[in-house]
Amino acid sequence: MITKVLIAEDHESTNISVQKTLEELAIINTAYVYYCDDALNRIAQAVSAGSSFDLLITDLFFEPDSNKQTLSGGIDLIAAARIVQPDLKVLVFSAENRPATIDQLCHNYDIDGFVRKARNDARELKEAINEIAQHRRYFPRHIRQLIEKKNAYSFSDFDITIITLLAQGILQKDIPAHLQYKGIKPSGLSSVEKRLNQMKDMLGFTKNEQLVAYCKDLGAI
Amino acid sequence: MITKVLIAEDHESTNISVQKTLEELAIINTAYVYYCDDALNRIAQAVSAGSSFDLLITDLFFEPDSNKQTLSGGIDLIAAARIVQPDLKVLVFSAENRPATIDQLCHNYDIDGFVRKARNDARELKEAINEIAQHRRYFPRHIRQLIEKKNAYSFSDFDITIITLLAQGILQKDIPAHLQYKGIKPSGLSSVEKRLNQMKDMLGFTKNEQLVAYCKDLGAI
DNA sequence: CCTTTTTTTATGGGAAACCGTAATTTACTG
DNA sequence: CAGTAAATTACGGTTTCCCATAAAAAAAGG
Repeated sequence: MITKVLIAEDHESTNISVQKTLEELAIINTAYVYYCDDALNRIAQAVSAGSSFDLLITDLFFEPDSNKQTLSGGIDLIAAARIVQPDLKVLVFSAENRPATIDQLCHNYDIDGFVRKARNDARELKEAINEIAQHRRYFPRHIRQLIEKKNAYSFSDFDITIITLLAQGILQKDIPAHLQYKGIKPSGLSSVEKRLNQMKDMLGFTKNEQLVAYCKDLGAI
Repeated sequence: MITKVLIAEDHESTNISVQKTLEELAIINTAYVYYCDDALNRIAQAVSAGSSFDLLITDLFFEPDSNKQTLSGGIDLIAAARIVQPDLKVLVFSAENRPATIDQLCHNYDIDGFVRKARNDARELKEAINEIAQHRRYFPRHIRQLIEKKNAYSFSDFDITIITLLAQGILQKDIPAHLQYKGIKPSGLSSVEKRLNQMKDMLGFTKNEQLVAYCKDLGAI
């Protein structure tokens, strides 16, 4: 059963509607914060006081302002929160739609649900909370489809490094030098060319610009 | 005095919090829609019935779905609404933060206010409605600063077309043919090269891959 | 209508990318 | 440790990109 919930969300309007959604689910013991650091403090305080939160609903991106934060965003918050309270359930509520990021949340951070800020997000939020209350995970169909799409072709660290360098304006012929500097092997120009060709073949592309665009869409770079 | 308000916003959660904000301002005669076309219909109906809206609060970006729309977004909606009801006041409530777009809204579409989805957006929304009720315009300080800081480089349709073609894998030397096919002038290869160089100069880039990555980050392509 | 200015297009040389192949190094096996 | 297989790197020819300059076309001004 979920009775005590913490909302971490920098947009006041979104914060309000999440509160309203919780009210409609008859969850009255809620706290809300606008900064990640505040969220972590609240979680730690609640654990110390023996009245820990059942669920954290958090955004991923928090706009920086004059109030300097140690936690840079939702992902950092989740990692930190899991240390002070390993059994805390986490529901991510974000506009994020890059498959790689959502996939990372599922597999590396083991979150309990993801609701994307979109058309029916309030309804999905209610469904998610109900599911999580019954110790089930909640990922809407369109999110699962996004994750599957990511697995269409998975890039290695080597791939990502090369494409990142290209996207930074490094000449292809200069990539070997950068790879050697980073201590990455192989580093030969032919190996770089071979890998780029394999990726383009796999995806039916002909130009590096397509790879950059594709990786940006996926959030891989 | 503002008594009748229409909310056009595709995100259910945001839509809810705008309604709640209006309630708190004791504005009870509200309607809300999730699609642009519905918004225009409502406005037209209200005009016909002699009970027109005082204010339209609209988002800019509406995510496409199976429900095909003739109006492609908030800007189209504003233009269409102004035709059926020229005296309709318009408050844009959007996450948009590109100076060029906001500037365009102010000067070409003559909107009455802009509130950006951000930290204190609910408070700003109330302030904006109060200001507009007194026939004043409302643009928060940080929005005015964004508009002033128009030194940021903004892409033309021509720029976007070229970069989109590159991101689709079209060879640079083949772009003139595509431009001619689309009836876009200029279409010479030198013109394409010139424009690309200008963009790269402006942004301190050296390679087209950087432009593609930059535009992807901006959501321009 | 002609001149001046600006914009667009054409051209050519040099740099980078592309692509196949050969040489070299590394890894694996008996 | 030799021998084979695999991966990596090096090299050369072709295409594309890049960049400077010149020619042509369009726009602006008197």
